[in-house]
Amino acid sequence: MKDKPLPTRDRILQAAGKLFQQDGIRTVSVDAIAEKAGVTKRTLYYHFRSKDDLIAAHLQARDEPNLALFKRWFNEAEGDIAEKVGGIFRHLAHSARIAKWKGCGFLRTSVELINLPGHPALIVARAHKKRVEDWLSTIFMEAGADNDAAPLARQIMLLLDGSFAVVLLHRDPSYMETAAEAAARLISDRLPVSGRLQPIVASQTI
Amino acid sequence: MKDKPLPTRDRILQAAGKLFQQDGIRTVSVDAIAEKAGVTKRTLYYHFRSKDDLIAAHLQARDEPNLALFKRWFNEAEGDIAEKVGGIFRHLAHSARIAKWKGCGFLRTSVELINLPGHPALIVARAHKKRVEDWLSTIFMEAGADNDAAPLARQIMLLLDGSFAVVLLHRDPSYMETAAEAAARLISDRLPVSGRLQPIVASQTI
DNA sequence: CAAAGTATACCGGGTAGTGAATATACACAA
DNA sequence: TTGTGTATATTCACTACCCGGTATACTTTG
Repeated sequence: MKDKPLPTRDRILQAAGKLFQQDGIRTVSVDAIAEKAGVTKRTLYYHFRSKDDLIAAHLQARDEPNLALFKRWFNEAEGDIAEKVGGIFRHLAHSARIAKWKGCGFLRTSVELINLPGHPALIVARAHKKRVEDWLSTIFMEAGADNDAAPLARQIMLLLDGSFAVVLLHRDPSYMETAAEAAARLISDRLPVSGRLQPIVASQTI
Repeated sequence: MKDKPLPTRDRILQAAGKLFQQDGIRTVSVDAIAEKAGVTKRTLYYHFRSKDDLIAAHLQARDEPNLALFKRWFNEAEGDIAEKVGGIFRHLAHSARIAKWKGCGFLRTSVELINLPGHPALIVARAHKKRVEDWLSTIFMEAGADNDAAPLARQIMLLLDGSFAVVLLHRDPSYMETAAEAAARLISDRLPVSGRLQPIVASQTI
């Protein structure tokens, strides 16, 4: 589409993103990232202080778009809240069916950096997951779950991240539909009136 | 206790186990394992064809004891099936509260070897998780869940592996109690008579 | 000119894996 | 009992390579 020449820093981030997603963090060398970005290693180190910095910056760059995607999937799905949350799982299952899918980069980071407890990328990853959880919690709260909203959001997160882990291992996206079903049960158990969302815009179907 | 001199191969396996668990697979060098086992690297390569072989052997060695632990935690817990499954999560939470806890080695392997789809260790890891799932499925089946047994077992696995992933990231074991509560809801939703386990031996109720 | 950005070439250290020789244990013959 | 052959088990020293990071000098651009 638009081949806007994209600033060097962003080209590096983009190259790093593709490689990290595909092959993991530790196996991807700085040299490989620099080459993929069409830049020498020295240039990369001009824009990022270290590989660790680059990793954190990479996750930071993924934070917002990732959350936005979840919101879109939720909003575009039809039905009550249980079904709208199910929409997230269904879209995830769809993604997982393409060969290149490699699970959740934020969770994977916590595994790859397991021996570096204070790593800056871990802080970014935790913040991201918390944002998603808080967003879910808000939704349940607005739907009248009251005191159940927070624990319910946590349970959905467990199913969500569980899906990432299990599907990454077994390479069987149908687990995500199983997760969607579990989420639906947990949600409709605790939401009043089967939790149909109040019309936000104008014409929400009644 | 008993300082039986333990065959070399097992000493290597044990050393590898500790290091892999603590620091991950990729970051631990063969040299480090050999040193920890009190053995030269060359003798390590006498007992294992490659590091990849060693990884697979390590997971294989953990398969049986790990499952046995789950079974013990389940059996020792009091109450109906929901509570007995909850016992697994509670024991897990207890483990996770000690500093050295590092999540599930089987799941972590699938992350660390993400760019080696055919790696033998992945096959071992998948088989292990399947064994756990099948064991749960059998339990639910015997409790009368019928057609719901298999999907229910998968949902418990999602919560279980989700717990591993989430707690590893956030370092907050209370998620495991949230998972236990979700599991209890999903189970008692689908088990008849609140799912108290029938005596297995003679008197199976018809 | 000065600052930002890029290129070449390099360093010290760590990696998985190997070659060749040696040590140990045990079977069997004298 | 002693000597010898053989398979198992172990060691030391080594290769060939890859990694994150850097010193220095050059080029572009306001």
